[in-house]
Amino acid sequence: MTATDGGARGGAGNGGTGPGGDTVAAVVRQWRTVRPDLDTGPMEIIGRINRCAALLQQAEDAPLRRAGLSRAEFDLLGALRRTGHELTPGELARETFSSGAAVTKRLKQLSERGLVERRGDTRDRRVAHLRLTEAGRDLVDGILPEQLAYESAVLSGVDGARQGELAALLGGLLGQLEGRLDALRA
Amino acid sequence: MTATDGGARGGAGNGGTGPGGDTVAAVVRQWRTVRPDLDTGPMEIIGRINRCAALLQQAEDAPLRRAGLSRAEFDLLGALRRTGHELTPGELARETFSSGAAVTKRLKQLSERGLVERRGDTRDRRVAHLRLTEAGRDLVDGILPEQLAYESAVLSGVDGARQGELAALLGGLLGQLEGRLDALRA
DNA sequence: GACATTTGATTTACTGGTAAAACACTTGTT
DNA sequence: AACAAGTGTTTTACCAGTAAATCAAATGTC
Repeated sequence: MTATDGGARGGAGNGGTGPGGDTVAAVVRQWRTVRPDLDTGPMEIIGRINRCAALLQQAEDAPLRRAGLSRAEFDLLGALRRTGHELTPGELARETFSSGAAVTKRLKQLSERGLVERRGDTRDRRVAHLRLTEAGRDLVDGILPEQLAYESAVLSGVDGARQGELAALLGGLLGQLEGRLDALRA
Repeated sequence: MTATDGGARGGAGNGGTGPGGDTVAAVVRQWRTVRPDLDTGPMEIIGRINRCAALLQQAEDAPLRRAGLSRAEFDLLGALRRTGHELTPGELARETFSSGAAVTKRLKQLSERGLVERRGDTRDRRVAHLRLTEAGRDLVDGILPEQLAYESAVLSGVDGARQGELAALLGGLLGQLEGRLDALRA
């Protein structure tokens, strides 16, 4: 949250969102009332991205949890599936944007569940190579279509053309962020 | 993550993003290669939203951490500041979209730090009313402009017109999600 | 007016993540 | 060949959040 407020409106207190639109709009209005001197522009993008992400994640839980997987676990399995080859823990960490320690933990659980297999590198005995087991691969292949269908349904309130625009604009922003963010981290 | 893959590309392995754009585009390409039968459309939106949110949150850490606040703490203080009146723990939980338990914990810390004050309700002795102390208010008012300026800088790679479109499209999506999501939670 | 129900908040037990330290091994230097 | 430095992974200690249980007080019901 934050982004100067992913945190927005619930429902109870002042009775929903009103005509102005989404909850972030309501928050922005509040800020403008108490601090009319500030430029609240950035909130309208960043706040909404955060809030959308939070809601989408909650929503996505449903199909994944049915399969007994957390998001993070599915991401890891997905990385193995989509690259099509073995990955080391370090590579998996980079693929899934998580810390090495987190990957270690997840791998432990997933291999206990028989979804993933380890193989030690023969040259460099520090590194391990991970691959999906048959069961792991089947699981991913079974879930993925459900997941995509569900996501499609979630987005269905926005018409096709707008979806395209949104994807393009987000791609532009993301490209910027990925390129420049490290530099900006002042 | 997930959204069928907020988890994307790092840098090492296959050498960055390539000409195709952001990391999510690269992930989508991988999926299309191994599972050409699937409609990867939703990933382009949901994956990017998740990834943007993750990057933005990392980035936002900077100004807030300087003030010794986590995102969640700032959200809580911000809710008190922008509503302009006292809130109960329950209301704060709704405002910040977090669980009551989480709010209880944060309030404990924030009041220990002297940023927030409690007052018991006289009518209903279960409820408490929270307000910012002078120090809390000053802190929020001091940080907020910095925060907004920082966010502005983060977004500056996208030109003004596109920022407007993006905000509008995200608002539309968010409105849909907020309205319909509970219904969809199958 | 006692008693089940509901509501608001807190506590408890637990989970999953992180940062920093520790390990284990490799690589470069001399 | 020995050893410093570097790299890949795991371990440790810790922290924040959650769900479920608990506590406390209000409210409805008979």
